[in-house]
Amino acid sequence: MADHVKTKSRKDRIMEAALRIFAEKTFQDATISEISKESGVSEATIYEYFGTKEDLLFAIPEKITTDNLKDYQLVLPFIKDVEGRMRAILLSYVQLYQSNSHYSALVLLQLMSNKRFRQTDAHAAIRLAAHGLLDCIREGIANGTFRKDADAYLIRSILMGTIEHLFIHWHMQGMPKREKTIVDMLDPFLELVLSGIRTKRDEQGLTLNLKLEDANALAQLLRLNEILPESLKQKVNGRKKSNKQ
Amino acid sequence: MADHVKTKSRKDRIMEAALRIFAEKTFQDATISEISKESGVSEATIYEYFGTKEDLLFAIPEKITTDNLKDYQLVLPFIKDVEGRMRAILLSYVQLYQSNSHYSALVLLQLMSNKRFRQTDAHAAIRLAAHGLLDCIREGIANGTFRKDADAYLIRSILMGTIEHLFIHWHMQGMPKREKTIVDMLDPFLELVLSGIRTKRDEQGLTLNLKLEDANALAQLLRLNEILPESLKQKVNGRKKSNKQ
Amino acid sequence: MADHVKTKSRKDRIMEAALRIFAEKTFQDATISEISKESGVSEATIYEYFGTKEDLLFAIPEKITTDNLKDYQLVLPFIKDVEGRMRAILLSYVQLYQSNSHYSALVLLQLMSNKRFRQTDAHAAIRLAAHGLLDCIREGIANGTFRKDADAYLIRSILMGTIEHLFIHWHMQGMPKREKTIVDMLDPFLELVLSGIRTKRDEQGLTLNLKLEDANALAQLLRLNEILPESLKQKVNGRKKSNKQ
Amino acid sequence: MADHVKTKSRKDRIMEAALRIFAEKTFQDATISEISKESGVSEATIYEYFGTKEDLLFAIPEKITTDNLKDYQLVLPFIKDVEGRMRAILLSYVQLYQSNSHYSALVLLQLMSNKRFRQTDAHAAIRLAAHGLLDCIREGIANGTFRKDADAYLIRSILMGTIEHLFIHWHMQGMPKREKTIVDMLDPFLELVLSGIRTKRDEQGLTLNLKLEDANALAQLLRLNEILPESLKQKVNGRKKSNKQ
DNA sequence: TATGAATGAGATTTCATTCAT
DNA sequence: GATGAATGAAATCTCATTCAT
Repeated sequence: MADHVKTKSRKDRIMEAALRIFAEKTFQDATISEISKESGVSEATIYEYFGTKEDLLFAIPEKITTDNLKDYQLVLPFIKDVEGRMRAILLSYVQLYQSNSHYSALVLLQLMSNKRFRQTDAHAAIRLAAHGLLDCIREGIANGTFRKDADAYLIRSILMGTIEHLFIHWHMQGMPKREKTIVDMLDPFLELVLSGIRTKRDEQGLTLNLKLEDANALAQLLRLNEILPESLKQKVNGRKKSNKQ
Repeated sequence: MADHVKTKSRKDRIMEAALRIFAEKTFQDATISEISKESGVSEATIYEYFGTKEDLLFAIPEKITTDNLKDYQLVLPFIKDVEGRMRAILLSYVQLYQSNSHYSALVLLQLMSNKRFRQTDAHAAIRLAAHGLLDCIREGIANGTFRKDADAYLIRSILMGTIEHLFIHWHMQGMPKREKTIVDMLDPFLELVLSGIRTKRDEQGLTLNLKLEDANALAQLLRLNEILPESLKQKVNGRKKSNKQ
Repeated sequence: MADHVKTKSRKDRIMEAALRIFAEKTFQDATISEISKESGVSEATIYEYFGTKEDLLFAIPEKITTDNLKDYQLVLPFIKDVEGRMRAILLSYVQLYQSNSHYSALVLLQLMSNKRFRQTDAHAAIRLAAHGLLDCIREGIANGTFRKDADAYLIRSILMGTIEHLFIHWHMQGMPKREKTIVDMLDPFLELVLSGIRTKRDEQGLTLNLKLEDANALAQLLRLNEILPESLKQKVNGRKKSNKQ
Repeated sequence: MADHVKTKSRKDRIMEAALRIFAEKTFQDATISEISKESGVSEATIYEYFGTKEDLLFAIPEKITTDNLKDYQLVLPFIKDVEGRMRAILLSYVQLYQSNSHYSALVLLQLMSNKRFRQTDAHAAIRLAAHGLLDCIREGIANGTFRKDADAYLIRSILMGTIEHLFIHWHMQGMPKREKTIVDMLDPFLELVLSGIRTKRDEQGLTLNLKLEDANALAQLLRLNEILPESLKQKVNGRKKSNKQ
């Protein structure tokens, strides 16, 4: 048992040191010698575990993504509505990047544009999230949640591209502490995008934008006539609440 | 003069060869020797013009951005409305990337995540566009074009991030020919984002989403009472039209 | 006993695997790791039996030569004539090389030119055959079988060198199957060499090469004079026979 | 011109140092670093001239063989008789090996058993000599110089194998000074082999081996009868001479 | 200005070998 | 006795860069 722990920690120690160093420098600028010193494991041993410097590089997202995938796939089946699933996907994505900044720096600044990485299992796992997102959007279009004329690929690109951009900027500016974290920005951002593609609930009906004075006049009128139908009552109340937010 | 031309073409030939090779391989994998062969200029001469391999790297976007900036700055002052200016900025940005794929590959896949590049004049020029965008958004918020609660930084990130993401994907997939180019996607994309932040003209009022039956009931009621105000009349008509689209 | 067998087979398995691999690659290119896999014995255990990679290398011909020497030394005392003993020595040599091609490849292509191997017991055993050959030749010279002016060292070099050359070529050409094996070539070869150094039975006399016409004239002359001595009569008859062959 | 000399000497200096070191150690044990020091040329420059350590290795016999080939091919056409041509081929071969002991050590102890070397131009040049020899033997068989039943391949193997063996032994014993050099041994050796395959000049006639007493008797008889034909007179005299040698 | 030639400075990688269990 | 795990010690090779002409 102690043996197992020791063995495990050896490999893990290498990967942790490598992640730190690859992220802070560059894959090319990082040296195995440095990783060896940082991890306290000899260079030869690093090559015992990872045949190549590049193998070591790719092993890192492989592990992190695999670990992360479990949690993510655990939660997802419980969420039935499309928007909720999209939010879940993006949240797990953003949370991982935010909680493990070395990892997000490595992936976003180096691996994403590495052609060999794109043929990796690790990248396949990352693509899984992107695919899930695309599926959600398509499902939403199919089931009437989203507008028929929405471009699923564009929407997905907006969602992923924006998040990646936010993280890349954050990294390139030295990861400053901010009032709003990127996680905090997720819901407003998602709301903005979704609001642009949601079918209005009354697509078949009519949308009225009223000045306050007109609205008041209308309300009074309706009240006077006591003819407000049930469905309309709810609508008016609901809107009032959401307006306050 | 002939001498000057020759000199200039020598330098340009180096930069053209370097752009191609840097973009197709990687800055690190590209060798001065290869650039020398490709450009027909000896290695030593390359060092005559560019003190360092990295200097050569940075000189490329420096030149391209500077050239591009002129056109862009020429047009911009003539566009007064905020959305038009935003569109102009993004369009020049997308057009450059699309027309010079080596350049966009180099910038998006390699330079954007290069810390030293971010201290370069070339990057400053790129930032200029991003700043211009941010200014537009802020101006739009200030002058009521956009909602007061819009997050200018987020909006800018959406705009830039999405475009970058689209280009990065395009490059990573081997730049496939597509029906819709990224330039083609710009307007729908921009409309989607802007629609999400435009002030509804009656932001102070109330929005009602009515089922057709309720709308009809309401309409009848109002007609009966003959109290429909002018402003409300227009709204009802306008909405009907836009609904048909 | 079972233990002994097991132990023995372990060591033998290592040596067998090593022989194959050393012969097919090179001592330098072969790795202990490969021998470990091929033999099914762990690397550390190989070092338990053989202190050094080179020790393992030298242990192989040591064992094979020792095994082979027994048979050879068994037969030799029973052959009394010099030429027969020489043939026996060369045959055992050639048969070993031919029957164990990995071994002959290893010895001829790698070990023969290895200076440290030349200080080995295994090489001493190989030298034994060479010495035996030299002794035979010297004995043959001394006892009149071979010409006094024969250069024993040269003769030995011819015998050994030719055989080695034939095997080396055979190996370097990928050991093609041939009509004549090298064993088959041994007797013609040996006859050719021996015929060159055998004392003519009349070494003290005179050799005449006669044209047929001259021979006939001589024969007639002798017959006319009836003075042909007995010894000459036999010679003439014997030669006639052998000429017909 | 001075420039040319300098350039040439650089490359040559590398090859000379490499030959010495490769021959004294082993290709594998020799290091570029050592060759660099010995030749006074930086390691990087060695790689400038020879792309690989192995390229350097093979370049050495390439050059030496090419140089040697010229002389050899110059002389050969002037020798018309088969045996003379064979002697010329072997002599040039032996002289080269003897005069350049580093080279013969390298070729015989290391390169001959190197499979990649056997695909080299240098080895092709070496094969040329071997081929020439085989051609001579075949020609000799065809034109009646050699016996019809001679095995050309075996003869060639005897010639080459013996010489190689003599040199290998000489090298493995530390190249001792000897009374007889290998060049000195060539003629007796060649005579021994050729005598074994020469057609007796009077193959059509008769060979008599006479005891001295019989020969004397015969001589007296012939003299008495005064019928010795001219051709027989020469034969007797010639034999007497050659017997004295 | 242009360049051929030379090199300094490392980094990756490979194994033979050791040692604790 | 057997072995899994760890590593010390080098050597090849690659380029960016310099310099003399």
